[in-house]
Amino acid sequence: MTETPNETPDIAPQPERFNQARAAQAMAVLEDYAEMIGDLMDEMGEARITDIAARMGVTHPTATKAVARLKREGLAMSRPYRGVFLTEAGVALADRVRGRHRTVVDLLIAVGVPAETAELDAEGLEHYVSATSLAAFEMFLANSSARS
Amino acid sequence: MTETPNETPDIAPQPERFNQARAAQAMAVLEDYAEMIGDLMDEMGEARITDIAARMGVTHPTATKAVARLKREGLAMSRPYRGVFLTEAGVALADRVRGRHRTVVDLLIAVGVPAETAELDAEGLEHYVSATSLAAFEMFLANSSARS
DNA sequence: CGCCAATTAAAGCCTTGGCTACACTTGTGT
DNA sequence: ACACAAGTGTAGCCAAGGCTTTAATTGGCG
Repeated sequence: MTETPNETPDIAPQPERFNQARAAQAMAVLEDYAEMIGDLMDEMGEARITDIAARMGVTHPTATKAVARLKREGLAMSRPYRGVFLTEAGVALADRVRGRHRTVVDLLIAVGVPAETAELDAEGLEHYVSATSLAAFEMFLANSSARS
Repeated sequence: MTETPNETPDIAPQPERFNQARAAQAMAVLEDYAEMIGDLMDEMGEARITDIAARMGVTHPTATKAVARLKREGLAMSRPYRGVFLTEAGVALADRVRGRHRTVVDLLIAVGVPAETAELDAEGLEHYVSATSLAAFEMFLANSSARS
């Protein structure tokens, strides 16, 4: 089964890519919540569970669970009935996510995607853009804006 | 606390984007499996659970469950201990996914992402590219290749 | 023909991320 | 001072998508 005599195109499993995509997916929700908490802290000085839930479009228990996971991962802190705060790592993650989001939106717009669609799609896309691709995006944007 | 007297920048929940991203995520696995089954049928004449599992990098029970879900969604058919086959809808989905995958890879390469990274990232990205963005990608690719 | 390996299926568990329903703080306003 | 509304927390449910383990079926080979 290992050789390829003539027929039997052998299965050739290259599951790495899928595993990578699955790993990215595991981070995606965390990233969204971290970014959201960062936004709320900037805008309102604190992040309340209710506000997080409202912005994310989920119920508070769901937001609570997500925050619990953030805490478990060392990205956030909170005490009962008090607001939620990001740790240093959480802030770093939020900043990184925000920057990446902007780059993705800008790239989409640069290749001709309408701004509104770019925003919507970026929300899903951003979590799957590798550092390598992100760097390429930035270079592309720098060049195309310089060339204009 | 509900009104906005002067302060309180009001929460402004726009959860639509997140809901959209979550919906896309629900389809993602289905799309991957449909595409994979299509590939296997093209290459080997049939799609067996074991091969699907190997390619996707999961165990067979997981592949079986995924196929069950495909059947539930009317995208595939199978009889016990026989291979898996796509329905018409399944074939259409697989084709659509394949085309979209190629477009995404091509676009990534066109903006300077290394081919190998483009392939990897596309696996995660493709499920979140809307029809609007996809059309924009194709137009961009047509223009840039013509311009070269 | 009968046995055994490979394949498939079935059952049961885990985590994630949704949800509803219900309990408990908080703190504000009479 | 206390009641009540808003905010939070907790418990329990569900589906998806992983997993391992165990059972059943197929089919090829001696």
